[in-house]
Amino acid sequence: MSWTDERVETLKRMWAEGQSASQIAKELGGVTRNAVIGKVHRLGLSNRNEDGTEMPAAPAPEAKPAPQPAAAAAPAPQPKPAPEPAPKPAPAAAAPQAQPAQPPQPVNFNRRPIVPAGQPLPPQPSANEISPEALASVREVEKRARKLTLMELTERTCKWPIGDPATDKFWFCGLPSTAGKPYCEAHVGVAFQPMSSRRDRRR
DNA sequence: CCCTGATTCGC
DNA sequence: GCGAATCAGG
Repeated sequence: MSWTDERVETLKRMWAEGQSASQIAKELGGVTRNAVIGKVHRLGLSNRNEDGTEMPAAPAPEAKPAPQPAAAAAPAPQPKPAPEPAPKPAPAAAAPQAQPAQPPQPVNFNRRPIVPAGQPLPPQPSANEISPEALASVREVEKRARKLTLMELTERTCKWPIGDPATDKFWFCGLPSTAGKPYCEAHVGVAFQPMSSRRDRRR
């Protein structure tokens, strides 16, 4: 395979979109990610940084969840879910149809969940506010989601559901997930909210 | 271990 | 110019 204008064009486009070298290589076919990276450098479009443009436009959405919820006294119940953590969006590649009539946004941190009693619910990422940053990051990420189907999910792809399961406008994020976790960086940010910092007297 | 991009250097 | 091997990092 050679770098035809067309292939280079695809490379540029995808790279600009923030696709990883491996994904681009896979798309082009006949080349390895090394080839892609090498070409990217030769084209001089590796680090397009100078005009102060943000660099975190790449697939590295360093989502900054909400690390400072003044958990002073409380030992920040950093969600250390064992095998299968099932936060709010209960996507789980096994049962994607938990809440049928759910609108596009899987992040339905609304309605206080029907909690049994005044249980000191754990890390429950329920009715709290996701940091604007994390939310923005999520929106960004979801635009470039790989839109995988249930069967395409692997142990290391983000399993965050996007869209309405009742329609064909539904898919899974699919971006590389964080080691061990079921979601990508951005989605982990909204999925595992430590605790509410919101005096939910909301009503 | 999985994955990223960055660099080197023989071809 | 090309890209495998290697490096450095998450």
